[in-house]
Amino acid sequence: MSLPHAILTALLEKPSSGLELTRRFDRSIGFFWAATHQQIYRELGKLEQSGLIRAIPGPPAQGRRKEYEVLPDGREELAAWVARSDEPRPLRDPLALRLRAAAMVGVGEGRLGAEVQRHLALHTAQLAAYRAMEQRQFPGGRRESVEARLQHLVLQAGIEMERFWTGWLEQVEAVVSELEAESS
Amino acid sequence: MSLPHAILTALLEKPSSGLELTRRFDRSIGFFWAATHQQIYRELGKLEQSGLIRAIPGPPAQGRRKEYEVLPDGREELAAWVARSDEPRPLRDPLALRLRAAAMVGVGEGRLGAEVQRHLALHTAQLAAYRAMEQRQFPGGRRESVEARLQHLVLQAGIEMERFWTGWLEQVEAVVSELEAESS
DNA sequence: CGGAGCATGTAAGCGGTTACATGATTTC
DNA sequence: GAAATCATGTAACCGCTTACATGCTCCG
Repeated sequence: MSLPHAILTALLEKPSSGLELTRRFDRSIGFFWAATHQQIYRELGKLEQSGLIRAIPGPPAQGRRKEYEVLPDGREELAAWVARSDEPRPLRDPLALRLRAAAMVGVGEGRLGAEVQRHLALHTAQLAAYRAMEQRQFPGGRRESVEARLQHLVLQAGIEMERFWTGWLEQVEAVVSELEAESS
Repeated sequence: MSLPHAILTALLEKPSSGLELTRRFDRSIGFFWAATHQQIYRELGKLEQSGLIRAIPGPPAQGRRKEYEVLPDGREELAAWVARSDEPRPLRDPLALRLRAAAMVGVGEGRLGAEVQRHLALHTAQLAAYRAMEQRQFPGGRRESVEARLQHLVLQAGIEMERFWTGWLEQVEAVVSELEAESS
């Protein structure tokens, strides 16, 4: 039940239309809870029906865009959710699984090595993107507000997570390419 | 579509009954692809029907346990899967979401701090468990076989992942407890 | 005015979770 | 022989993914 709360958070940060939300999910919140536009529209409908958000009546709409904002009940629900407790979600990583499978059936003709390199490139790019975001949003030096410090922590999670991936994938790459050389 | 392949891998490592598989998932493979016994029994049924595994006829069963083993087609399917390509799964972490939400609605009366500490304890315990496994399964010094090196890499992923979590959660704990002190 | 793309949806299907069911074996 | 627990399932639900649908606006 995290998606509705992710949306409430995003709407508190800035009232938005469905499409805007989708874009912002792709750019920031989605790094920790991805969502497609279909999910978002559906969830916006539910949240509106429950009286947690509402469509801003204001200007009769440019095009057909509906802007939503959080109602007091929504803010309350979100505060209650923050205080709740959850088990950490079990990790799910097919690539690690592939390595274990490869231990049983062999690394297949360079395909696995290529896949590892592809993932390494993806995570390297993501790491660079996060670091750029950090430079832009949290230029060091001056004291950060409470909100900024919390948001910075979340971004740091992204950075350190990607550092973990790139570091590990480099190790994997070394071992796999060595094994591929042996088996040829 | 990773669960069937996780099961094939586990069965190649050692033919097992449904319950045994469930236990082994809890202990090792499940760290990278969790599964409940319901999923496993269902999937075993499908795999048997597709002719990728079979119930070992052997001893008419102690109790009612059915042991499964991988058939040649199953091994082939797994090898093909290893060579396949997959996008990395998007991360989903409610705790990071909670921090961002807290930036909007405030850290609530120590509840969030307690949750952070609870997660820190869980990840610390998991880290210790992985390290113990590493000591036991990969005692340094002697040269490792191909299979062992790959399996070691997977375990190292677990270790480094938990190191990431504990490191990050310690940072979070420091910030959150400071904020809670301020707001009281 | 016709085509590109913007913006908001609907529908079907699938994997995973939770709750319940059933028989067989072991333990007291 | 009753209770616990082992072992294998079935059923319902729910969130997420994928594919498709619809109307509107902007631009050449």
